[in-house]
Amino acid sequence: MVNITKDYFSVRQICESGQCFRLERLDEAAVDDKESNERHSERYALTAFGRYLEIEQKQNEISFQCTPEEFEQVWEEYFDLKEDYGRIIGLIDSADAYLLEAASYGSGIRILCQDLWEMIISFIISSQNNIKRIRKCIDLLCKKYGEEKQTEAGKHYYTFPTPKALAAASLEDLYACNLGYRSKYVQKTAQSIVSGEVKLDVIRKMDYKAAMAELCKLSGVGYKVANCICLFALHKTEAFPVDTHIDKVLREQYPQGFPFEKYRGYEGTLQQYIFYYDLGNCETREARSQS
DNA sequence: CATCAGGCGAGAC
DNA sequence: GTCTCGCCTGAT
Repeated sequence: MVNITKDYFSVRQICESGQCFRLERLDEAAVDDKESNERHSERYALTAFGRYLEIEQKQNEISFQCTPEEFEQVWEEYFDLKEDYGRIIGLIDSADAYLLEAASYGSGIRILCQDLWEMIISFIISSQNNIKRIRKCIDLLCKKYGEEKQTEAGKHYYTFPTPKALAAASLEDLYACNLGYRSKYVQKTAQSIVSGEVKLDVIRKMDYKAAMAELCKLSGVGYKVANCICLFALHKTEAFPVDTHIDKVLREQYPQGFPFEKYRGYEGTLQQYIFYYDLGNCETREARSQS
């Protein structure tokens, strides 16, 4: 068990921000109970890099259920704990009310350092899809093609499938995982990696521009998906993925163009604040229209 | 019934 | 190079 105190860190916001599809809330019911919220803590489970980690957070106190060695070697980097997000938020133009509000709303978000292969497949699946179904697809893929493991506490979990496992999958079986027309992209991409046509280790050493070009060689990976992979796996924080949400916000809030030149190297971090804020606004609208 | 969800690939021009 | 269209599937 590792306990830390950290500001600008919210597991809930990281979970909801849709950059990681294998981080899930364990105590959904308790969180919804507003009466017990005064001293409540939230519990989450994460599967990444072949490991399973449970996390508990109460305000700015977070406990990771792992050894100090594992925390230092794996999770500290994974959650980007050495970066000062307060400083990044401080860079925002004080005249930009929208961006300030978005950053304030999602101030606990961090740009995770996730596995390259997992992000490639995850974001191929994300295209023209919603977060709930993306999670379901990935869950099915892991159960069907991942390796079953269990923790010392006896908790069973599935690792993310290897390129080899997915390259060998039939289109029929991939459709059964609810991937739809993305099935052929996943199969082709897995085959490109297994054949060595595109090399993950080489991409890891590339700069942003070169990595983008290489990733775009993969089937199902276009400019938007490649940017997501650069941001969430390669930690290229200059990557600025433009999806339907971001496109809408840029048109509505920045008709003269987003001031990228003010935020060199932090474009992707700001993109996440904007995305998460707009996602939240959409959900609020839906909730209102239902009542 | 149509439209949309963190787009992409293929084909037309 | 830019534009258009079709695409699995579930939710609204």
